Amino acid sequence: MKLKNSSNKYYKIWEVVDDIPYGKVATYGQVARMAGFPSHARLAGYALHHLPEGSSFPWFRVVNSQGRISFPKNTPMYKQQKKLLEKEKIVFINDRVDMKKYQWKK
DNA sequence: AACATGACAGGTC
DNA sequence: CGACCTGCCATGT
Repeated sequence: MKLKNSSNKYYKIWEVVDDIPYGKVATYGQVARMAGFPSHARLAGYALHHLPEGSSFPWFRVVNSQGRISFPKNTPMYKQQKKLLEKEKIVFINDRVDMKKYQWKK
């Protein structure tokens, strides 16, 4: 992965993601805004896709604006993320989490 | 440089 | 609720 000059840009995003507390979730757009890149939700998604190796970031606490997991249903990643979230007492209803209840507010 | 793609979001119809 | 469309931006070919 390219983390030489772009690492700075992604760093803020990873930093924000790392701040999401247990049992809470944040949206890609929210993470981007908090990192200082308003309306750059895609960048957040891209940054997560290219996480540093061996990183133990709570990437699974990031879902899309609809409270849905941004992976096609029934893919390994989808299941893994859902499992990790449920382990934090987050409840899924129709493959979606209640953002009113679980969205992280800072 | 041009074009396509992607772990997005907000709006319209 | 779904099907599009538009704005965004980094990457890869």
